[in-house]
Amino acid sequence: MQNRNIASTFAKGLAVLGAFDGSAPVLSLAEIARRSSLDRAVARRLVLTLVDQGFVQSDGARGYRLTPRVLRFAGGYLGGRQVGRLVQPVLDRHAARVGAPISMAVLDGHDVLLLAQSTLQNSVVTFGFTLGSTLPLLHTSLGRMLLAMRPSEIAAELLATAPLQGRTPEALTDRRLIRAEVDQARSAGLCIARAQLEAGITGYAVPTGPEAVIGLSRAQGLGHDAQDDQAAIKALQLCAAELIQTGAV
Amino acid sequence: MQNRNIASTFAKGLAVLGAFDGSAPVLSLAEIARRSSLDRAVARRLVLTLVDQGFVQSDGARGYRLTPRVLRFAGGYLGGRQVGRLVQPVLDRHAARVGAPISMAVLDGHDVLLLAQSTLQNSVVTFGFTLGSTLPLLHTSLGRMLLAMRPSEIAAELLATAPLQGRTPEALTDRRLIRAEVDQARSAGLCIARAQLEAGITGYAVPTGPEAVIGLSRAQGLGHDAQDDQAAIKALQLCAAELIQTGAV
DNA sequence: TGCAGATTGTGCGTATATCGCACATATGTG
DNA sequence: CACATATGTGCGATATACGCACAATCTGCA
Repeated sequence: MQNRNIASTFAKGLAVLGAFDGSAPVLSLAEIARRSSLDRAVARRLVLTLVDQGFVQSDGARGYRLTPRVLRFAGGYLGGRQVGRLVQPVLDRHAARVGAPISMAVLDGHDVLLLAQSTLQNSVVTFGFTLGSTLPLLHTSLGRMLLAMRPSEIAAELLATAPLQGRTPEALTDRRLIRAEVDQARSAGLCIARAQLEAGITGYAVPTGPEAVIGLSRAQGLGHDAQDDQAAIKALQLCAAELIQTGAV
Repeated sequence: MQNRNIASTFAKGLAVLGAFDGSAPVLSLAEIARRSSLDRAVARRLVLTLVDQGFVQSDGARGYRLTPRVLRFAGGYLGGRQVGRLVQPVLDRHAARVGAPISMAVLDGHDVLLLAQSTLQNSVVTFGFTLGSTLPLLHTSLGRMLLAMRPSEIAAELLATAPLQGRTPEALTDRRLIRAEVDQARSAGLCIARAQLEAGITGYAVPTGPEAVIGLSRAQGLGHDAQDDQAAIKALQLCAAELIQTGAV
């Protein structure tokens, strides 16, 4: 059809693989076909191919689920960038110091995509978000910071098209107000978002390189404590400086 | 060709994606074609498809590298299994108690595939291994434990065919001796491997469910300290018991 | 500088793998 | 029990992927 340099069957297969987005652990053929906008027969053959290759397993009946083998792709990315060796220890060390988990993320499509996440025992805010999971672009400090780092045309385009996914009464629903927040993040070089995604949670983000940001969340005490903000931002900036030094990502 | 229910183009595309295995961050077309055993022209079209879909980016010249978007597949798996919410906190808590990072792994092909890894500030042994990376099956405690958990025909098959990748003078090179270690692991329900992969490092592993194992590594002091072994195994068993309770993986 | 070997870009005829409809069967829902 | 929805699969038509072949480009070495 379109371009002789694009293998459409492969593209469709990737869409099938992408249908397993984590929102449901097990999918039926009909569900897969719907999510990937493919003919059922086509989706079926592609799923069977994935089963044959060991990336998906059938539960005997009409359920299909990813196998751990899909993690190899992530391993290819993370290993190539040496994330485990260079980035993770830095995140862990600063997370321990500041007392909150630190995440690294990039922009991917209309989402914030988590690249790495320091873990921390006894962390009050138990994320539940892991590597490869996504967060809303417009209602997180990470997302707004990422927007601020893009060229203005691209940022404007994303601001206009990304879905509004705020989940709190305080969440901004006017894209112009979000734009103002993004502009402020751009000039300040950091972003603070209060209660946009989870009630009582404040998110902080700073850039680390041209593509990536790091951030942390913490429970908002009674009244905005400027000292808390200061400490969180300072910790992130130190961490970012160290990450930039390593040159990874 | 073979089976009308298998889309060969998609299978080839997956082979191309798998060519990015983390051993080199950036690959040329010729290298990709070689690794995936495909005709150069075919590999090229498949890579261009990956670029079109945003999973690979070209560095302008003749270099191709994965984009973070491939992590979405990992996110689909991890999110579906709720690894971030159910598994990670348990690993972190026990790792902090025992003072060493704990990894969870499954068997995938001829490799140990890392599913999750607790991080720990100030850990002496800095792994460098991350989620999705692989370890040798025959020369790690994790791998031998996984072998011990498989039906004997499958274990025998893997024992005979998996590559010998020991990297120390003490590493076993006789498959029969490794088989004896696996047999012992099966009857004991745990596995200890000394200096098989890294000199001076001892690995410990115990099962957690029918498919997965958890393990940790620590530097071997002078002389085998039975108390250290005891402590490591005990910690892993407690951790495994808790993981089995959660029902994840 | 110049040559040899390797890598890359791509056009094109042909064989065939893929598409997607359509029908039959299975499942499950009120 | 009937209706709605999901699944398995055969098949003809055709879009599509294959892979050779040639040209352009790059890389290293003498």
